[in-house]
Amino acid sequence: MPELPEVESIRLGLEPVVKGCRIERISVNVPRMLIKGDPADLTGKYFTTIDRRGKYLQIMTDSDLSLHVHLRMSGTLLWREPDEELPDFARIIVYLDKGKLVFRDVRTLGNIWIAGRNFTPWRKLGVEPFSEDLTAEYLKNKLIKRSIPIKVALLDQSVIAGIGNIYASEILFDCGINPRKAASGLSKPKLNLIIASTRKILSDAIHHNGTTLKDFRLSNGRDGNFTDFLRVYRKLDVPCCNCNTPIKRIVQSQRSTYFCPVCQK
DNA sequence: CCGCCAGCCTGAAGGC
DNA sequence: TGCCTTCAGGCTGGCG
Repeated sequence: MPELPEVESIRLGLEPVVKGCRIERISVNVPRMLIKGDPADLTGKYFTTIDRRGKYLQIMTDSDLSLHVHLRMSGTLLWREPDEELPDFARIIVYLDKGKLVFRDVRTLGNIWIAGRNFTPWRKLGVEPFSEDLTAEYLKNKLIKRSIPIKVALLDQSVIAGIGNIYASEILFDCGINPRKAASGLSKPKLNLIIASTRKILSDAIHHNGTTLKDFRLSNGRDGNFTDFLRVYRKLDVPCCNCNTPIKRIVQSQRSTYFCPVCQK
């Protein structure tokens, strides 16, 4: 579910709410979602800021320990006032002095880690989309020996961190590149187009609080609004907004890809 | 090292 | 109504 814009929208909404809250206790209702650490170690600590790296969140405390979160497919973080009831599918609840931070996750694929500030739950993440380190030169070197299509490369978190299945299709439509094009064969000008579209689509999506298809909610319970601005994702047979050609769906690496066969040659 | 694919889970939706 | 299949925003581990 949540890709970079959704995770960033959660971060922006949640940070001012949880900052300064004291952790009373943590209830882990689905034990396998906790990968590392002991929740009891966070008791008495205060939340400070929230960082994001790719699709990972790190909720910092006034100690060295942090709460690291990955929402996977159907997770979200919700805020509840002390007198408010828990939502359905509340898998992990952080009871705070001023309210509750709830990890809601229908499919229970999400994970948390309780570990030091410098702990990284990811194996390897590529550059951030908005970092100046993301250049055509960087992509060229990363993709030179890859036989995969560009759509699959955009999903590879060790290339660029944060792009998921919705935005990979939207980005390639925006820059008019066919998702089946070999990643290694793209010229630097084409790579620069991809970089520009990546930044444009992701920042627009953040501006609209992300995309809600099914499970995603902002921390205040509301839906993301970028859903209304999707141009190809889940638009099978819908006329292309540029040329009226029906949007096509193909499967790449076991995931759906949507594109316009005319605009994306 | 690279690419492929099953597996992890639950619930909604569609076909019969 | 109910049963079965398919599909879903992500990532890991094992295999060739």
